[in-house]
Amino acid sequence: MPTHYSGTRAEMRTLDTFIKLTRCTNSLFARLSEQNTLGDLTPSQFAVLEALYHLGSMTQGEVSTKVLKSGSNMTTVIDNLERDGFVRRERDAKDRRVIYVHLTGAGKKKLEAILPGHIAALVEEFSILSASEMEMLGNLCKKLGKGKIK
Amino acid sequence: MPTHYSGTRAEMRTLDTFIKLTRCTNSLFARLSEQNTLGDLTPSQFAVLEALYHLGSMTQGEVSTKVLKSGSNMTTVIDNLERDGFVRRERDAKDRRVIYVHLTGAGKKKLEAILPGHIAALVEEFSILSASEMEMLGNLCKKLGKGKIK
DNA sequence: GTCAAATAGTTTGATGTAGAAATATTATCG
DNA sequence: CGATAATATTTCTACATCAAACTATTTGAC
Repeated sequence: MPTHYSGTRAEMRTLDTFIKLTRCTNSLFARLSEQNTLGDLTPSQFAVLEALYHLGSMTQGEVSTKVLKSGSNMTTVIDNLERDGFVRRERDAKDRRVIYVHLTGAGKKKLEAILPGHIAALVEEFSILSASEMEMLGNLCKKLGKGKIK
Repeated sequence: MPTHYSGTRAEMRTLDTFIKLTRCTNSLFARLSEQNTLGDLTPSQFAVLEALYHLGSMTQGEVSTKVLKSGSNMTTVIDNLERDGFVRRERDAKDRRVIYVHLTGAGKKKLEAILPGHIAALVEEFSILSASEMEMLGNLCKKLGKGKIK
């Protein structure tokens, strides 16, 4: 892929890899979004419901951490999910600063309706890679994602 | 990484790879953003200026394509860049539907002030991978990003 | 016990994002 | 030539996103 930048060999290599990584995830997510595998949920809403489904009820702060988003927008996302009846807020009686978020029956039902199709779409997309290629990609991503320990 | 999902082996493998890829790019971008290598530009603004810098003046639609964003928000991004004096709009005399976007002197200066640090940060982040690992990652991303030809 | 610091969540303001409908302009078909 | 289709951009609406300032509550140091 062209980078149109004249730098050292290491710089060229890095930019090239960075661009490929970025384009890969961008177009992968674009294709998934086209297939509309999340029903009418936004990606954030889906991520929150999925976290609650697999990991159980959590405080709002824990949800933020799991979903890797800042606390300030978690409020909005959960506001909207609550409005649609998919989650329920409950203030902790012991520590009244804390708010627990629970999946409602409707939320569970919603997610169970969506999840199989979503997974099928992922499997389909990744089927272009062999098992060992996926493993290789996973390991490289893990290494790069972890970053340097300083 | 735990997926908490009981599926077939292929499903598990896919989800595991998908999660690693997602986390990798998320935390990579988070670390880059922490280092503030884009000055006070937003990622979108930076991407637009960079495209204009490396590829020259373009129509607004071409910028959208290069930056992989929808046309409707390109208007806003370029509005803000124009407000800050980094780009200039110019309506095509021949086809008056078209708007050309040019980098101004201030925009060029801004980008040239930012680019070296940005590249250095990238090189530093990717230096955890060897040259051959980067190549491998790049190839896998290219393959996955391209998707199946249908 | 009281006051300061820490913690959980909300609000606000600026920006980005996508999709759909609207507008303006140009191209094309009959 | 004129109606219609295609193209480029904008507007509108809803949501997401972050940072910073704010409220409420709890904890800890003295």
